[in-house]
Amino acid sequence: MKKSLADKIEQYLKVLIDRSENYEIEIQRAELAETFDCVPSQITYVIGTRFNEKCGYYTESRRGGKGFVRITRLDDAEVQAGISRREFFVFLDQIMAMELITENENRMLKHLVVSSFKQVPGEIQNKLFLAIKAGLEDFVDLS
Amino acid sequence: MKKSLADKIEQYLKVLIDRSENYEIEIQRAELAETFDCVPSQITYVIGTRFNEKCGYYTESRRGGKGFVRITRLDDAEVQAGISRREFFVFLDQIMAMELITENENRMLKHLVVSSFKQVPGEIQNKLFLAIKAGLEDFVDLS
DNA sequence: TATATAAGGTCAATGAATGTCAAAGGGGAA
DNA sequence: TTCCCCTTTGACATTCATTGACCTTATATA
Repeated sequence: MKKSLADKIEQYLKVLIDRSENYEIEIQRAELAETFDCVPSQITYVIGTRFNEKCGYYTESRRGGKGFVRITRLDDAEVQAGISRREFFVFLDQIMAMELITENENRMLKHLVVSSFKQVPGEIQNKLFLAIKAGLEDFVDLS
Repeated sequence: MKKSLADKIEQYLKVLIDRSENYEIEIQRAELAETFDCVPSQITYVIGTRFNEKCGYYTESRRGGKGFVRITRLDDAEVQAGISRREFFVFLDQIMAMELITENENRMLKHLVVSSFKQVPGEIQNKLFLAIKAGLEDFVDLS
């Protein structure tokens, strides 16, 4: 794969995180931009597309003097713990209230989840709830 | 039989895959089109007809600068999972034709299945397909 | 406290790739 | 010959990356 600049910056940051103590690094946006000879907003772009929560990262930042960007990789527990059935149902009700899905779709999904998940090991269930939630968010975006 | 251009491109790509490390190659659509002196969408056509999941291949791609198309030859287990999924999709299309679910519900379920099931071990996927199918039959009965 | 300086954030424009779709072309079987 | 199905083509759509002008916020200093 021909690596784009964004790919290279991504890789660079991931190496830094791997080598870090707590899977957490702090960078200076402008300085990193200098290193890669690009505009600072390029760094923002990489962080926004490759290090967002969906990708299993959490970021904080501060502006002004002594500013920084901190990137934290969520550990497996945080990423994979997922959400409970109750939380998932609440989510369904919410997006129904927002008219992103119909009442029938809401009922259908609940029914499927209840009737099908008995066959799935417990630890995978919550992961699936989370994945389905993400998939739904995706789907209603597209619609 | 006379070989069409599509056949030649297919053969060319399969040689590349055979020679590759992990049965996986990456190409640039426009570049390959140039090589064969054809329009880029011809490449898309070859990939769509000769390197789809039914044929035992999986493809990914990225648009924009430094974009690419990646073709992976699936192993037997992956092919099996793909078959059960296709059967499930056919089932969805059938009950949509019977107007038991809407077109939107059909699309939604397919989307959820592809986006969520990556996280689930192969053996469980088949069970889930059957369970969801049963759950759906149940649900449309109630409605 | 007021002002200057030093960060990071936002957004829209542009360019570079792939995707989609419908129409036209061509070859083989009946 | 005719018809059907697979190919081939091209116009247009969508997505991703890159850049730069301008905005917001925090700190340092007079």
